[in-house]
Amino acid sequence: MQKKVKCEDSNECKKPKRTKGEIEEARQLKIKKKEEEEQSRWRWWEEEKYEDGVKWRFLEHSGPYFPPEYQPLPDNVHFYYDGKKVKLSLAAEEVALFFAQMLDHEYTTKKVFRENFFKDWRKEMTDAERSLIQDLGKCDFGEIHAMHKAKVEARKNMTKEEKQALKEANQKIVDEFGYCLLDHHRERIGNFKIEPPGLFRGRGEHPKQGMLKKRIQPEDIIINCSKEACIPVPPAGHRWKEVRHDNTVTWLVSWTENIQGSIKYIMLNANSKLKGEKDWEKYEVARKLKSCVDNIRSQYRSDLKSRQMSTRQRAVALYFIDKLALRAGNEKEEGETADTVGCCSLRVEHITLHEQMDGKEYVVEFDFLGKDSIRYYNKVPVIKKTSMLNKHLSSLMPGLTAKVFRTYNASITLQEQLKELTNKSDSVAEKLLSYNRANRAVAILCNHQRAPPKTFDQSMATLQSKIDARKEQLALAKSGLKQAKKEAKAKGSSEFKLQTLVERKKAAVKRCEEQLLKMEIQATDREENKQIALGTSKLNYLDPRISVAWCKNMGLPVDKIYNKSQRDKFAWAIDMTEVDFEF
DNA sequence: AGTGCTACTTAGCACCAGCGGC
DNA sequence: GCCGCTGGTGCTAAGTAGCACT
Repeated sequence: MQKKVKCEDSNECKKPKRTKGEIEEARQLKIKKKEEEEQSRWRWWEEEKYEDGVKWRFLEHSGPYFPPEYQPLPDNVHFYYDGKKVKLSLAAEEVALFFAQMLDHEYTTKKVFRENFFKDWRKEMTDAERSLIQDLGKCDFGEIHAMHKAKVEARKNMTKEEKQALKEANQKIVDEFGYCLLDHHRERIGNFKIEPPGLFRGRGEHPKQGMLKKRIQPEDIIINCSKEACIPVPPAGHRWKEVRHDNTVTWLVSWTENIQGSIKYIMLNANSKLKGEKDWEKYEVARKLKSCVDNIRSQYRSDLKSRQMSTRQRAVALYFIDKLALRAGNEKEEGETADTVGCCSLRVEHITLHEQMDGKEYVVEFDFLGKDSIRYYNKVPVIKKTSMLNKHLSSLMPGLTAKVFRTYNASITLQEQLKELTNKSDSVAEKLLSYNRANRAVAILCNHQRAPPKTFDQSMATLQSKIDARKEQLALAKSGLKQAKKEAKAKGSSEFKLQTLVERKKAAVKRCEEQLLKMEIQATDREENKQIALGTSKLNYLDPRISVAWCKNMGLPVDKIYNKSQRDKFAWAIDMTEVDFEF
């Protein structure tokens, strides 16, 4: 059996999967599809903006997609209480399954999680069940758990055909529910599926972990669309909670979740006009800050010495927000969420002051949990109230709030770092390493962390062994070249065959060196990125025009730094940015 | 000025399709 | 042709901030 690679080289392949013509055809089709996509793309950034507050003029959609109904346990799967078989009511059984599914997770060993779960589970039980089942410790979910594991396994072992059928079914759902019509343009919806019921998993030490997240019914759903539009049809036998026609908001569907009582929304995809325009606007505000940031900085420096305590506090907060890119830190209701803080909600215990530390004077040591319970730890040498702070900021510049500083400092850092780190003469791999390093500087500033990938050590080791192998190969190639040169010299340079051999060997050495360099760069990049997440800043804080301009300057295609969905999201920037763009 | 509500952005993680290497 | 790995995607929690109301 010949290898596929060879197939493409020769036409004498015995069983070619696709002929050259077919391959070419497929390629053409791909190009055509891309062109069509480009053709049909709504170039909203070239259009006039709507009057203030108006988000759309026409909106039509199919409503939300509901998760499947609960399927009762088969007769051979049982739940046991205190060693005795118990047939649960449908409602209680469904919640039991939620817990059983998570049994491998350490969540289910936590006291808070178990207590919350048990309390909410009992609410779903019949009176008889409730009086019987009093102790979670006596519950045996073993068979249910095993059934769940078997199901997961079976799904993994599906045949190609089954997988294909599933994929097609999913595609059908996307086709029906995944798009809406907004002002004559078909737009992709971001999250058109209603969140399925289950047990709430907060982040960090969340006081509500384990509570039952209830199944959402059509009767809980508010639909938002045009008066003139076809109103989405609720599932048979059901009705919507409300249908409204509010074009000052961007959501299509909303409901209230039962854990925090907050509202959830169905909104458009990041590549839509509504999201893109807002994103663009965000970076424009941040750019404006550039022109007045010097003034603002000198003002808060002098405010540090103000006689008014509140002014001094404001100055300190602003200093942290600017210098450390801290989040604003809104007030939160105590006991409702994990105990996390931002700039204005920092408490005394989060800060230690040192007159001297690590050879530096006047060091502030920060140690607190921020958004998503991610630890912020930093030591900074230095020279409460959010709404007040934002009011002050907006008086300094229209549109200025605390979070604009994060956007501003992130974007300006990227721009400066790119300028500092990259040269036009660098290789592609080197340029990309520099780009990632610039991106990394921003991620560190913004404290965007990730858990080191589970397979990190292992995958580094494999990469290292590949590098070692390549090194050996290079040594071999080099000695081969030397040998060839020697022979060529001995036989005289007139020998044409030997000359080409030398050239060939030279090329092999060069290729080898390039590949080695590329892998070494990759290893460096990966190592430096072990605990850093680049995606968040790339997607939310870095003005894409900086990156697009940089690519143009460096002669790199944008798809080296942006994948498909990122290119979609930033289509406006890719289209409008010139080489000389300055943030 | 404080508060609650609403709307929207930002965030990390689980999962899996698809790709390259063998 | 298979298998392991990883980048991309989906999911949904957790933030920010404006506004209406008191």
